[in-house]
Amino acid sequence: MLQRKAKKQVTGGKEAESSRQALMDAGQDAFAELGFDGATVDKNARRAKVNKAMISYHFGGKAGLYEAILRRTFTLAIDRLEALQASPEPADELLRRFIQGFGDIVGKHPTWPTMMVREVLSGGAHLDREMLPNFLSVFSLVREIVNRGIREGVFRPVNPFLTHLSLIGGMIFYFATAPMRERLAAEGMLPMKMPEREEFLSHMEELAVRALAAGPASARPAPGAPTKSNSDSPVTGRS
Amino acid sequence: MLQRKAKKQVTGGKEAESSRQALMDAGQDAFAELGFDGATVDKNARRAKVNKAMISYHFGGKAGLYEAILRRTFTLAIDRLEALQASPEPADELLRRFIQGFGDIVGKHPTWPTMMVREVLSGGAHLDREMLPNFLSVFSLVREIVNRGIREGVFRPVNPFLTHLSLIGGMIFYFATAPMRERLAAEGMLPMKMPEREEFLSHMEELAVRALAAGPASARPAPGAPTKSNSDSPVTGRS
DNA sequence: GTCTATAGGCTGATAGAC
DNA sequence: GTCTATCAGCCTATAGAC
Repeated sequence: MLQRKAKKQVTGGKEAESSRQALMDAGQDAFAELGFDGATVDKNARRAKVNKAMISYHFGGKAGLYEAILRRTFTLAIDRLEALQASPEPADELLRRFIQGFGDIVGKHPTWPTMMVREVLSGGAHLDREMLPNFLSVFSLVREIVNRGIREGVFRPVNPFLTHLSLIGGMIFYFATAPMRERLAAEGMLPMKMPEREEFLSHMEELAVRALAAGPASARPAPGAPTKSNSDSPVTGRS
Repeated sequence: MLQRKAKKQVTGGKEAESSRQALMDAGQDAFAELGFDGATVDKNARRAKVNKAMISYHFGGKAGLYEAILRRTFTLAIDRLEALQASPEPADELLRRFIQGFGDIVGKHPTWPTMMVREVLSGGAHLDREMLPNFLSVFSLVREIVNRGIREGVFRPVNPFLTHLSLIGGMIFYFATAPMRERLAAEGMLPMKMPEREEFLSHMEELAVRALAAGPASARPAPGAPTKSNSDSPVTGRS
């Protein structure tokens, strides 16, 4: 297992940063920005203002540091979001809360989505079988909410898994592409104002709830009307 | 250590383009799977069954190969999608066609979305100023369609840029995460059947058109009703 | 155009002093 | 726990034979 945390307490996040913490904070940014292979232990240690030998000492190497960062972030997300599952609110309100909660986490850890995306793109190359359930539990929450909404009659009978993918995808993509938008804006190639995080989250809420709302179809129904592909509701995932 | 390889089937260097082409095909997969830093020229050349010195010869180095692949893909996407812009169809139909067209491209080049996402995550580190306009033209198409839909009254007055982000994000994310889903399915951790590409595209069509449809709000309007953030329509992009 | 051999740089890891 | 010095391996690129 991993070595237990040093005696430094990690409460609210003031100073008193152990070198362990500093390495994880710097590593989170570095891995997000450059990927596992692109980030080097040397620059990473320098960014954390810690000797690079400390990476092997504390984490057993570069891979261990990476894994520790992943683990920390999962814990955070699970703590923040999993309470929703037991909430008695109607499903559409839950969905709004999920989106806002997701935004909260990102507000505190802006590089989290990027790191997650990179991990997913590689097929979870750095996620061992022990950590996979954590990964799934965060990302299956949307499915559960959607399923509940369908049962409650608040949502139309969409495919929960596809809904999960498109919603999570839209959000993660938005946050993970912030560096690109900033570059484009800096080069004067994005003539519109950049949206604030809050604005995006509100937009996403509206988009999601409207897209899922039960009731008549849109103003102009699909010409080819693909009415056969929305029938996955019995599958609730793990339950 | 060296196993002697049977002489290349190439009959006297007639296929000047073939090694070039093979390197690009292999490189597209390798860069998508492992990223620019993770993919090595050596393995890449081996995958393409071409001598690795050919990479420098044809492309001037690893970075040149990468850039050539990006350029090729942009060309492809522009050819396939930009015709939509001049089409007289109503906006919601255009949006459906965009989604299907996007799916077509991915069907032919499955690793394209992954490579794009990686590029975007790095802030476009490998996109020089010459290639940025290509990048933007592909991705601004959604904005144009949304703007048109708003003018036509088919769509409600959403923020086109945010819509663009969430739609493109949802799609790219879906395709780029295929490796991850395959791994999870292989480990038996995804109890539901994996959706087919066609099914996802239909889902996305419905989601998008419904979410944007003009008309009354959803069954349960938002408690906090964020009715102030939808006002970006005048900005049409570059024109 | 293709291939071999090699140069030269950078990376991650660690032994051992403090 | 921290730091310096060092090493072995891998990586990209290229000179030069064919």
